[in-house]
Amino acid sequence: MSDQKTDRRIIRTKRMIRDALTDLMEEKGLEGFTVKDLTEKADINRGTFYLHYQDKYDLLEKSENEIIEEMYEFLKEINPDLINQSGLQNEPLPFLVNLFENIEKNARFMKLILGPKGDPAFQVKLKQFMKINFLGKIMEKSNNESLSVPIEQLIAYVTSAHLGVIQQWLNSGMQQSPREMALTLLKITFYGPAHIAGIKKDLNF
Amino acid sequence: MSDQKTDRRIIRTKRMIRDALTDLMEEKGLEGFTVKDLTEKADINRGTFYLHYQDKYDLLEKSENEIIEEMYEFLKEINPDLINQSGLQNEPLPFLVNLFENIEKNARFMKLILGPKGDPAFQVKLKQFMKINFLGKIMEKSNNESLSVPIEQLIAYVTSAHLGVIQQWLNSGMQQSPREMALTLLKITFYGPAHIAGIKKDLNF
DNA sequence: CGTATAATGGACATAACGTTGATTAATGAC
DNA sequence: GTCATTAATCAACGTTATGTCCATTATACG
Repeated sequence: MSDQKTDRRIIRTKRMIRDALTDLMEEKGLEGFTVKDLTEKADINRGTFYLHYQDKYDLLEKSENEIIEEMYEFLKEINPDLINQSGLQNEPLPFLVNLFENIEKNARFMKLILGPKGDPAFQVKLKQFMKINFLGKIMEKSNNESLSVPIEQLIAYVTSAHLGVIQQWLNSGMQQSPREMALTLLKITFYGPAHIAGIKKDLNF
Repeated sequence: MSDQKTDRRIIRTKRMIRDALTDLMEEKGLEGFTVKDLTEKADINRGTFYLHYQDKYDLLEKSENEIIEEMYEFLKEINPDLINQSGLQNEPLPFLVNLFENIEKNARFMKLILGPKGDPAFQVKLKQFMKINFLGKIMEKSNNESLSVPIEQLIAYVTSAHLGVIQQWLNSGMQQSPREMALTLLKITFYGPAHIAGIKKDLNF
């Protein structure tokens, strides 16, 4: 007997459901449609949906997790050192380029899910992903003397900043290449936003 | 006859509904409860709810907008210069302190609505608020020569970073005072995340 | 006190939900 | 190509939530 994961009927059904999900999220946002709408758009029986997912939110979460998983596999492929935590913490560029390439691959869905009608939980997942896989490691290898800010706050600052730029990129039509975006983020993070903006004024702390 | 906005019955009903909203969002998240749950918790008739709000999302949006409005009024009070766009762009500190004080005032609701089960649209509103009222102005007064990054990306970076630190602050029990938080954000933004983390390495762009 | 109106209680039709069982159709293994 | 397996369909079910309605009661305000 065939594996559940390779049965063409299942693959096809799931693909149609997810395509319909993207369409409907684009049209009306996550709360704007019902399971019935979804199965009609996907052109499958409503009961079939419940054969694979518990509800709308279960579908969404599984779709999200697959994307994160996909990103992780892709990252591991390019950077096998990732498992053994050595090296490469010094070289965030390839990580960032990979990240943007992955996002670009799923651009339509990513834009929706990271948008104002998307899923805030996915933002958390994506920040967590960046933290674990590179941003956290980079920020943590600090000379503790100079670190006058709690590490968790610093990480929150950087991961959220990155997420925000990703969102801005998606919403403005992805004009720049993944590499350009990665370089931009590195520049701001290393030189500092104020310096990039050309603000010289000293702060009177 | 009395004004609709000052009738004690209306005030009371709305207050009970919003208290119940906070409770239920805390317990089950926005999608985890129904209007019936809400009105039972608020101890009012279900029909009464529809006298004031169209549905759950209408309630949420109106609650959000009132908070933003409240913040704006508070900011204007402290900084009347805000209307005429002069001065004070150089002094972001009081703006940030005010912001954190306002968030602290509505801490319970803010934590929920900015959390993983909250409303992503509110994040957009809050970033917009920061952009319009101070962060945008600060970032825009750049010497254009040194600005090698599109201004919109820079603003996205900074506003999102600020939002992320606010979220982290709310989720870790608000250990620091509004003033401490404001200073932390200024430090990171002006010196740069990498510098704060003590990373010296030059980038090979 | 008297008027205005907010809130209640009950009912209604409509729609979505999640599940079930019998049936049909497609798949993969041999 | 046959056959056993199982995915998908179809129709139906009870349950629950939705949004609206109206007659009635209770409260607020002048």
